Amino acid sequence: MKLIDNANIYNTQQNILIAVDCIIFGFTSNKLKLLLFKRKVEPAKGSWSLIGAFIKNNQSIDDGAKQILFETTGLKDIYLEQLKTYGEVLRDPAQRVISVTYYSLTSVHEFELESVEKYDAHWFDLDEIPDLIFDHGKMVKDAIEQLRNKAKHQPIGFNLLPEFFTIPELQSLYESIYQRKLDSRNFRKKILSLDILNKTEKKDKSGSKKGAFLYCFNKDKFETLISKGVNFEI
Amino acid sequence: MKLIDNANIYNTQQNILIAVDCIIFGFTSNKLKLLLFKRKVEPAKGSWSLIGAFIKNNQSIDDGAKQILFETTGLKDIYLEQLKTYGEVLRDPAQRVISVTYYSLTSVHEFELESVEKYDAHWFDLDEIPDLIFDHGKMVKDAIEQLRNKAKHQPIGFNLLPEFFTIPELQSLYESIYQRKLDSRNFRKKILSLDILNKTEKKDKSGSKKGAFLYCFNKDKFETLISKGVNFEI
DNA sequence: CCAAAAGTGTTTCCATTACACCCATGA
DNA sequence: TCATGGGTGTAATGGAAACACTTTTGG
Repeated sequence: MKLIDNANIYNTQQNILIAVDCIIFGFTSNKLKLLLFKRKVEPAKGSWSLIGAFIKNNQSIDDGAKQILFETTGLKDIYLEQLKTYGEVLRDPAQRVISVTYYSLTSVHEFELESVEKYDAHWFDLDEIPDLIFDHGKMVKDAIEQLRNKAKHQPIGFNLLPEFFTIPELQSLYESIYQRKLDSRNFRKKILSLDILNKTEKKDKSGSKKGAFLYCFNKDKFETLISKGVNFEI
Repeated sequence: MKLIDNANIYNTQQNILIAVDCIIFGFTSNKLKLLLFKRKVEPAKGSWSLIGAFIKNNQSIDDGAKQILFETTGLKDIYLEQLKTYGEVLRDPAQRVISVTYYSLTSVHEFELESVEKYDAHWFDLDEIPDLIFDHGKMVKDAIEQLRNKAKHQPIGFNLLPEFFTIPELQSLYESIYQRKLDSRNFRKKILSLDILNKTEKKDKSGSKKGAFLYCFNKDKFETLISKGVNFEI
């Protein structure tokens, strides 16, 4: 039995909790990874799970998602989008909980690959995702699908890569989202035709002996482009 | 003060209500309409609003949406899809309520145009939507956008039209979704190339003196098509 | 007989795809 | 010098868009 002292103007008998869960994709070493946590509470304590938390009474759901992302990765102001709300009655066996999911794409620097381990978290390759609690497996599946769809209408790579990046890097990002190889000539043609990249004179030689030119992203042109609506099918 | 007697295993202090709101589009007389209700409770009693209800403790959110749709229109088993969840802290000035929205497309028969008036509801033309309570206007805007996107990847018309319909009828449905005129030759070509329509020998003469052939929709071929993934850009 | 909507084909254009070789360089 | 990944152009294909006239028939 529990006392609740807030106003209940609508006078409902509703007793449902609401949580957010975040599906966080990270791009590193030319691979797409997923961030998972070892759950710290019963039921299913110790199992792999998405990052989640209950919404606070004075916090919007968007802010709840941002906060949990920040607390667990240190990342702010990144591409974070609502995915779907999961509301089956028995999805959480302990108690009725409705979960609003968000997904996010971020670049993962080398040190972040390790640093999350402190939180009992781990970056998994997409093809090595372990069994997840409740309906979290379904959430991940839906998020991947959504990500692919999204990629068709927005050049998502730009929220994801470091300030300077090479075309082959961008290509391998798209390849890991789509899970297939792309033709480098066609990819380059398409990307450059959007006219949202600025070429620099510098080269990144970490990927090859010849080195690849570094580009950066022209924010103004990019804004114009998405406001007009892009078609970005690759 | 209120006593809640359900288990609170997670021991949160959360006090947030959760509701569904439905954005119901109806197609009739070659126009797309939106179903709105006069709100019956304070605050904003008497204002126009979407159809909504609080989720019951033992009801999934999908079922909650289906139920409210059935109760207010008598329609079952129709295209009903989750749109987005709205969770700003102050979106409902009375109490913290998070709303999961669903949208739906249905054909509206003549008698239904009138019959909803009993419930203090009304079908509005899309360009005559009145001011709505809270963030419902935003919900409608988002739903229209989603509807257009959806129409590009699924032949949505089939959940919407009566069993027998003419090609010009189908075309005007798409025209009202996209809010622009389509070329009748190209439209017909595209629709028929999908090979999901069965032509009948009957004609509907309500739209013209010549009359247009009635088609019905081949359910088997349709299922095959969406399972393979359709591109339906018009 | 005529107004009003239904029905029909062809051409143009553009975007996507497929495809193969040279370049630069560190080891 | 050679292995490795970076960088480039062109031809073929297919789908979308543009476009105008004939047919039917109730009034």
